[in-house]
Amino acid sequence: MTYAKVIVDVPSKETNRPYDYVIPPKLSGWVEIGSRVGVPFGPRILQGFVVGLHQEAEVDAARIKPIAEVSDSEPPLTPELVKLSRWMSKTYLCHDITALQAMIPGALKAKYERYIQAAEGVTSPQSAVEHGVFAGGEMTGNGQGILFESETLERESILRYVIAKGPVKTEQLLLKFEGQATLIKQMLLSGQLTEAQVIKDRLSQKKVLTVYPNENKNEIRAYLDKLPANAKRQKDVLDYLLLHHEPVKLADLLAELDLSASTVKSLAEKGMLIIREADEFRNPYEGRDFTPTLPMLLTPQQQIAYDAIRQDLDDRIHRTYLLQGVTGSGKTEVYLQTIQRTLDAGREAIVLVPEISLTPQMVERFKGRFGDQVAVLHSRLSQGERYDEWRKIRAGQVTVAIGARSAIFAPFTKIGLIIIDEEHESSYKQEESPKYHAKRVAIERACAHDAVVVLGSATPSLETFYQTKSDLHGVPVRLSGGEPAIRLITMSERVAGRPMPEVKIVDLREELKAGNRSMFSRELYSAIETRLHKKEQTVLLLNRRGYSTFVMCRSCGFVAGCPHCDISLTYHQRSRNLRCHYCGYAEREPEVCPDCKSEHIRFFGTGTQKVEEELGKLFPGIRVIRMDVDTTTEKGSHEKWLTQFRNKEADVLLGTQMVAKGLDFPDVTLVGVIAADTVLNLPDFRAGEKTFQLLTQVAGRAGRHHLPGEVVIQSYSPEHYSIEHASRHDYDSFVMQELGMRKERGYPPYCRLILITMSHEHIPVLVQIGEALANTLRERAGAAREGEPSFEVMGPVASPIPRIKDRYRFQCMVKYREESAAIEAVKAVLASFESRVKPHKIQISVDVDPQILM
DNA sequence: AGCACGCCGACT
DNA sequence: GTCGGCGTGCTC
Repeated sequence: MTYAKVIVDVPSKETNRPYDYVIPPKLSGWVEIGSRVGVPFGPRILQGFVVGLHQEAEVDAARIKPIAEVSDSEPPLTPELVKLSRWMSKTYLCHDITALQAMIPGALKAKYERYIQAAEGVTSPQSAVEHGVFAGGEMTGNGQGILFESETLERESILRYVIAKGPVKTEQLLLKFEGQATLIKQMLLSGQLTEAQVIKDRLSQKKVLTVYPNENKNEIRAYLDKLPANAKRQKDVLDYLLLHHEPVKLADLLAELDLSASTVKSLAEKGMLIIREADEFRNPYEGRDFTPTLPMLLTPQQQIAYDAIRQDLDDRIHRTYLLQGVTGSGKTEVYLQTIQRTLDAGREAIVLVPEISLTPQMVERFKGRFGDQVAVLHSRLSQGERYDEWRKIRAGQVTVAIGARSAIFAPFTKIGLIIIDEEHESSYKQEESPKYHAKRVAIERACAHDAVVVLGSATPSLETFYQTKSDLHGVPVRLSGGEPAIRLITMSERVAGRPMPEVKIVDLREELKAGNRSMFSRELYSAIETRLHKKEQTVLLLNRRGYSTFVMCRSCGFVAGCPHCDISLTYHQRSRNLRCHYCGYAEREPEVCPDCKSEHIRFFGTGTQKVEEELGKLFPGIRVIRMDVDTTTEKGSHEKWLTQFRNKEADVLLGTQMVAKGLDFPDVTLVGVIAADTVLNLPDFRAGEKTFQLLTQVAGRAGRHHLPGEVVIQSYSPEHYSIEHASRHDYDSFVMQELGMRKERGYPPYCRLILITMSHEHIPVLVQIGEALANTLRERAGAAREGEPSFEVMGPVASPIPRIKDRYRFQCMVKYREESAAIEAVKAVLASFESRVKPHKIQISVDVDPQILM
């Protein structure tokens, strides 16, 4: 007998283990490691993943139930990914099911639906009596005649409804007969009604009604000519079809022309069009031509990088590289050619890019080189589109996957190369469970495939840079010795020897002293003016973080805050209301200060809108494209704005972080940073690093082509080392200084962190549990190794955001070194606290290697 | 996470 | 005397 070990879709501690199931004969051959299955679990059927096949079961054979169904013809996960999920749940302390589900597209996440229908043979209330199942009222011993009567009526009406409607979703039935839940339960118990449960994929293979115009345009024209003058609606439709002459969704057509379906139907009868169900249109890049690009001749530095990586690819050994290349040094071409080498050897490649820089330009370059060998995965795709791209990978129809963080789980089986571009980006860390870092996952996967990992960046994260050394500031990087974990390849020259742009730092304090209260310094003002004259373009960066649009009263200093979270509300111009980013609370924009009734309440935080306004005042007629969350939520809007800017339909591209990454416009010769220190003031030990990275990235947008570039950085703290080093494009000096600071203060990369956050409605409960938890951890730390503790525990302290959704938040920080048993200790201690935590409904979340310390 | 089983207060 | 409150405990 073969048994399957199944992880079921219940993310809780008690069920976080495999359950044994029998594989029934009819499913033999369909159940593999990685299969998605439906299994009976207690009273219901749940989705689960097969993580093992065994000849023997661990429990009494009598208790073991059979697998009910197999969801896919081919398992969505490979054995390698199943194994990886175990590693993830151990490394990041999450449930196995959470790790498994992170690896499949959202479309495959289970949706459970329950349906109620009348018992078999029951076709009317009378027949229910005949079937002898209508005795419930008397059986309960309810002697009250009147109540019995009304209950009978209710039963009849429910039964009639269910019989008429066929299977009804349980929740719908309960909604329809509100307050009759008990009765319905009784009817289920007595057998008049039966309930069935099904597992559905979140994605319904959606068929949509689609209008196909008559192929022959002339027939349409002929009909149009004969149309009576009062048939305006029909005329609208036909005009539309003549103009577009391609299939269109019926719903879209109706909305577009504001008409009812009957008009279209009558045209269908006349043979002018056909309405039928079609698979929803789902190739996001369908019909787009990608200009094929040929490999370019490599510069000497590119060649060195290529040769090193190629050697390991050919030898099929796992290694991790840090490809540190200044902006414009041509990292992408190295990626492309090493990928080519990988494909030539019959292996596959994964390319990760930050979501924000997964621009059409980027996709074009890969599609241009590798054509339909490329699958693209990013959040702008609909769930269905993403599922389709994912299926191409699983089916082996493509060999290159390019995408954001989760693309690291691309279900390839012969991975040769994994590239992580802009490896320093914090978006590679998932902030929800499983709180994995794509970089670590990449290295783990690469080990399993003997694949090469290439981390690319102009401004590598300190953690990565640190690992390219054997020791730094007198501290050995690896306690176990040996060569550095990551090999460093540097590309210090820009392609074609273009110089780095000149960077000027403007001290905004001096501007204020000189009487300039505008947000543009004189320097930046005249630089923009010059560009307008020369018809060159400008990119302006406004760092939104720390600059967000809160509301403050200038009379009394009142700041509008969320009543449920300790955070200020953000002003949204579009809806003219104030919203909380953490809990979604919204209120109307105040006209007077709620506190002192003053009218001097205003929206602070010069958002991009404010900058745009001021630009318009300073330079009448200036054409500005503004890119921020407000203007880029719509699908494809991102692309639209960039195309407009490329076509020189605007003089200035103004935006948040998203304008800093990866864009490449030939006529941009000026980059301005409105305020460089907004990030610096955040309570985050990485603030300096983030600032340096952002400034370096955005400076790299200027002068990438024949025209020389100029960068103006405005700041209130221009002497800060991260700003100074950035202005000189001097990563090495920055990194050494920053590392010195980290070592002194005991921060990564000299240690690693685990952030434990506890939340509860009442502070005293939190203080108590927090202290107890920290102390228990400290005891274990001391006990683990004699002399020096194996890890340190800080806190508990209130979290930087002390309250979210009416729950207070406290946190502890664990500092440890690679080889310590800190994670196991945290896991064990949390398990031992379970009995103290659960009854009080205290929530505890663990973040291993946190990127944000909130 | 559900859902059932199981022991104490407002009703007929 | 019952209905039903939600406190433990289990799910192959």
